[in-house]
Amino acid sequence: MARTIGSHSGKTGPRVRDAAMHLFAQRGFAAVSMRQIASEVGVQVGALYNYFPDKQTLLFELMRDHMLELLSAIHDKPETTPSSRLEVFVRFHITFHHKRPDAVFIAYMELRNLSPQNFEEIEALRRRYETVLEDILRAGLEANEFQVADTKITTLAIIAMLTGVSAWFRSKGRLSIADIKNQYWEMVQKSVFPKY
Amino acid sequence: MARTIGSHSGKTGPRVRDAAMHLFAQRGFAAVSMRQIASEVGVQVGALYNYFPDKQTLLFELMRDHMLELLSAIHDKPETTPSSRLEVFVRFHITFHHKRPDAVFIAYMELRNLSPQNFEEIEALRRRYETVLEDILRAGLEANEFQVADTKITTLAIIAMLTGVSAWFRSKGRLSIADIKNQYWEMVQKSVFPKY
DNA sequence: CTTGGTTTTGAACAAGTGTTCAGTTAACTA
DNA sequence: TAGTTAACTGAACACTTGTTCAAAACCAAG
Repeated sequence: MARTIGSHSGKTGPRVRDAAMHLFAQRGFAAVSMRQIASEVGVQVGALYNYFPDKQTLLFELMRDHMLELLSAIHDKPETTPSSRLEVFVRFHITFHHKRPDAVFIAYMELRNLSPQNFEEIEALRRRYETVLEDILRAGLEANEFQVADTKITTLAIIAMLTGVSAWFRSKGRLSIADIKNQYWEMVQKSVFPKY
Repeated sequence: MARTIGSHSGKTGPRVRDAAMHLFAQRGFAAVSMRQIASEVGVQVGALYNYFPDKQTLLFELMRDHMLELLSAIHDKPETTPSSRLEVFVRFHITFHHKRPDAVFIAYMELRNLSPQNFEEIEALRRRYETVLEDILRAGLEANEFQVADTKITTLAIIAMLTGVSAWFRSKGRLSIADIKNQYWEMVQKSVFPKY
């Protein structure tokens, strides 16, 4: 037996994914050609097809892996108070997304470039993530800790607000990521807590 | 003198813009070809170039016109209370964006497909809009009506939250646009008001 | 009905697209 | 070192891309 399947030096695959992630985030899926990705990696176009069957699948895998990482990284603890669960969620979301600006951008911008099947799969993962937050809000509502008119809408509003951070936050700016987390947590907290 | 300049039937131009707006919003600027736009209008590709010099300019004009409409539609009244100014802003933003889902989508998604010059111009318009909200927040802060840690961040957080509505709201859904406005206003209100 | 302009066609341009594959190179095992 | 196979090249495929332009079609005023 010579080389075993998968004994592949294991370098090109990840480098292709990294390059694609970067380029897709920067210029958009449709605006990036396979040749541009190949040239970024330092390889010919044909070589890319050793790592995925087509461009569509490459995009899909990047998005799916990101969503799976996100879902496996969030650890909600239903035994703690809704308020502390919410705080953990808010801080986690900002931290996680801040570390992966490219993946976040792609996950939110390139949905329409997915084939219908792939779209469904990504959407399902996203709904699972939203459910984590909605469960917290529902628990807080039942415990009379929160006051929200509609948990579904509040879920979407909070996630939109938090995800918006990566649209403008740059580490070199006036505020640290810790400042951001504190301020967003305060806003979220006030927006779901009872008025009086 | 025969036909005077601009006496042009005046139909094709707007129809081209409408078709482009729709297609760009649906599939993305880079994924839409000039031929697809032309075919939507029922005309040959070459004819499009009577209405703009190139594809880039078409995108830019769509975005610029949208931003100018937005800016001319918002009427902040600095003589009223910060709280009522904020409420007007929130309700206005949701209404305006709800009526133009395609333009909103393009304005937020296609920034990276603008040439550097065009990008700067659109960004400047966007900053002008953000300033309207930030001025309100600052006024509320000075009047001790609001309690926010940082007006800049709060501005961005609120706009992200509000703009997020058009990402999921469909008129056929469970809630009316009026419900949405009420709920978002309540959330925004609570998030900027003093705790006690 | 002619005249003079605007608007549109239809074809062409060079460059770029995603994808395939026979053939070469290189790395590992025995 | 030899044998085996994974990894990569380089060229080709059939199409699509944005843009240009001479010629035709069209329209309205004189």
